[in-house]
Amino acid sequence: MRGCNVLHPMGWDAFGLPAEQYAVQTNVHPAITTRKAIDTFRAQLQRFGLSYDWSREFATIDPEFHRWTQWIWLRCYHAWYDRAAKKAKPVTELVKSFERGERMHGGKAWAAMSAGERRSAIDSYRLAYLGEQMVNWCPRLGTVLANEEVIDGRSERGGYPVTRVPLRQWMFRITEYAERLLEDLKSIDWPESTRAQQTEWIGRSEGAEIRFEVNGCDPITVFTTRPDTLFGATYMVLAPEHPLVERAMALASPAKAKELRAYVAAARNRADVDRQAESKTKTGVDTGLRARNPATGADIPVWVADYVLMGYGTGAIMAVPGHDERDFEFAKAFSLPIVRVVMPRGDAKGGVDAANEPLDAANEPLDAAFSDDGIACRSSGDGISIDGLPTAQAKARVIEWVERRGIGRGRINYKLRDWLFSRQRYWGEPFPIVFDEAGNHHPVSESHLPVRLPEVEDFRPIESETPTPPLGKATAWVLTTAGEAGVDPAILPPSTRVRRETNTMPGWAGSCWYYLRYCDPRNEQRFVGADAERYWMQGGGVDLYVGGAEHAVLHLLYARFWHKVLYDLGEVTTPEPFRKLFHQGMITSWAYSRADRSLVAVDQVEERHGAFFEKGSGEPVTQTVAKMSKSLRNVINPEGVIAEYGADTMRLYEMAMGPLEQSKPWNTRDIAGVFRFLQRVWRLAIDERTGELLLAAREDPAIERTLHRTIARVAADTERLAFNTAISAMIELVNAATRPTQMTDPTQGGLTRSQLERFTLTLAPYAPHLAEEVWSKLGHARSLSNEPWPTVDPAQLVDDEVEIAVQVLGRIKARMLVPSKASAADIEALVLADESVAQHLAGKPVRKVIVVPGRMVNIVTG
RNA sequence: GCGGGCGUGGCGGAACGGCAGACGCGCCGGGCUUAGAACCCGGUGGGCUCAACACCCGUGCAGGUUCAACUCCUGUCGCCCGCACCA
Repeated sequence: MRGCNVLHPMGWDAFGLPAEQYAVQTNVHPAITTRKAIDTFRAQLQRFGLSYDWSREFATIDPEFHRWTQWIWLRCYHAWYDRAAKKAKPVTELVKSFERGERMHGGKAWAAMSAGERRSAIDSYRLAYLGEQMVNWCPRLGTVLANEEVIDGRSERGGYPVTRVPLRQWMFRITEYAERLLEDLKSIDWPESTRAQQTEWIGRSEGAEIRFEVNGCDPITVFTTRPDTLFGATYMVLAPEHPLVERAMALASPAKAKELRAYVAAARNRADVDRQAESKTKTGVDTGLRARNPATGADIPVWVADYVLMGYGTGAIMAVPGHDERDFEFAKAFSLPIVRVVMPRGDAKGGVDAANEPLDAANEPLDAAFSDDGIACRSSGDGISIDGLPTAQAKARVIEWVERRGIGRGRINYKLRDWLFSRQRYWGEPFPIVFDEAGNHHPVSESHLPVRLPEVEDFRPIESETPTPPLGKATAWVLTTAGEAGVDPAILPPSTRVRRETNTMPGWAGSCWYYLRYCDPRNEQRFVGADAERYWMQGGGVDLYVGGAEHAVLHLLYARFWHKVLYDLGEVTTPEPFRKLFHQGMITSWAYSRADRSLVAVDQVEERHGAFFEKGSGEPVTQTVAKMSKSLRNVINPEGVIAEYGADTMRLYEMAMGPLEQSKPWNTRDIAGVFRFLQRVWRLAIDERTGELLLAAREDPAIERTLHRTIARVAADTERLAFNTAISAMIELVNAATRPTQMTDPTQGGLTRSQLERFTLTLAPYAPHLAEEVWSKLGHARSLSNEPWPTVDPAQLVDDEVEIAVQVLGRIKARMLVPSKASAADIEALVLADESVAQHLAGKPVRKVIVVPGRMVNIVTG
């Protein structure tokens, strides 16, 4: 209607855990349950009349779709991140740079490497790589999970405990993109909260890496954001999983080794949930190792404690109890020395004595860690002094010093970890990869995609304490030959016996790029045609993406990452997938809460004299808002509403409830309001007795003006997604134009043909079914969706006269009609000449008159 | 603890720094009806008042900026969401 070509598709993200769990529960194959669920859901959606382009529909489980999901994964497998160029490139270029001698691996030149060494050199660069590391293992779900899928030590889905186990898994090198994922957040029109969540998740922090020498052992490298406190590092801490802990056990006395072993085992066996629950009490064991503080030269103890996490930084810290709360607590608990090396700014009168003679205050014991910025003190040593320097400068100076000494460097660290992409589940995209008998992986060639899931009877997860993919049971599929699997004969002879990868991709895979497929869903040559991609994605990606806020660090981060890889490889033309993101609010429902804030199901509550009581106990309860849930029995079924009131009422009610982004409680009672409005629209247009059109004989100029205003308001409000106020505007118009029921001459009042046509077009995006019906009654054979949006005459938006408020000292004292074109000076003269205004001035002198033309006048008296 | 957001009638909610409460629900009164439903008309923030006029108070609370503050600033309380021993 506004001349834009709109892509409004719908499809189904159908691989993944929820679908598989349902299948396991019902013991029906997920291929069947998902197809059935899709059919049900599609039928439901179609009843809303949402104008989806169903010709573009697909599901992520379609082989024609997941073929390209696998293809994109292969592109990542064949790509590496060139840090110098800050972009992904094909592995072939990496090989060339090795061959040219521009690059070494493990200190070895390409020419000097064996085939195996070359292979592992390249593998260590791939964007999709097989990584051996500690992963989140969820026994209840029977699979490992990505960091983003673990919340407070429990699985995001289901809330089951998660433990850490070492495992070899397919990973994505998303960490290489940390800086760009962070930086480009600034360029997109996304909700502040979501950008903040991604920023926090990426977790950039600036600091330094510093190496500490250790007696009889490899040095320990730590990451710190406060290199300026190096002189205050009085001990060190290793994470229980740190490799040096093993070494410490070997060096320690048998008793000490036993103690260490017990501590490490206890830390490992505790699920992350417990580790957090007991978080505030610090535990740890002295390893017996002694490190040297490179700044002070002092020997300091090395402890192992679970408050240091292996997954962040280097898994080891220099502890500065004077200036870090956690280290302070630990030092207190184990009586380790605490020294002050930073003074609060205000205390350092005239600066701290540079000659290693701190002010008296610097010697006073700290009763709490001082972790703010301040002025360095007691920080002079071998070739460095930062005494008297403010924190920022002190940091820079220390970094300079460690770099000069060759014991460290400035470093930026991120919380973001590489993305674990393997799942030990049946219902996911198979990886297009096989292993030869030596355990080396080889890609399936692109021409042999898709790799289809084998049809199995038994898709149930294998009960096990260790991750075991159920696909392993499909031995006929797993054990095959290179030729059968589709490995390029140039890589492996076709008769080579190979084993297929039995892990599958997580549910996020398909949703990482589905929006691109919508541009060109039937393309058999490419994942998306270049022209279609350019046409629809121009302007910085998907123009408007409406979706829930719960995907902030999952889908929305993963999709950005895939998109950036595709962008680097020249497959798409925009650096970001979604230009504008909008989170719709949740529709909540009423529930009731007891005095202790526990919730009561709606059917357990009765109303008496406007107050609510719990049935049975008779205890008073208060009405509250809660998520819809089966247990509270407050779930609203849209089908029922549509059956009773129709789809237009349903749509209109949801839009009229309030701002789109807000969560709002469903109030069945309120549906009557929009239903009445639609009935009034119908009666305004149609004589209910005859079913004939009902048109006004003459155009009422006031109604005409209101109509222009309504069209303008609806257009503007729709544009800014303020559907609730657009509907209000239409209600106002219809109320103004409605004839009283008892009016004998139906040609009085109402709208003329032209007016009714324009109003019908205005209503159409909101109540399409009703609007189409009225449109056809108006004698049009074709759908109004092809009609242009009605035009607005700007002249009709202004009245000849407007009522303005007259204030005296900010309080409204009178209202006056003035010509709308009157200038500020004219209005001032008119107002001051008015008798009733003069009364309110009560003879006081006028000091100042503020005129806001068309709105109000404020008279300030002396 | 840190980050993001939100507090307006009985309820959902309107309001470029410029007439607080649009619109809807509910409620009250009236019309139509034997009666009810539906429909139509009018009223509806609180106080004061028999009532009207007038006046006063009102956007979580306390201050501030401004001729003017729901809107901007500072502090504070409450609620929701996210993160959380990240060195």
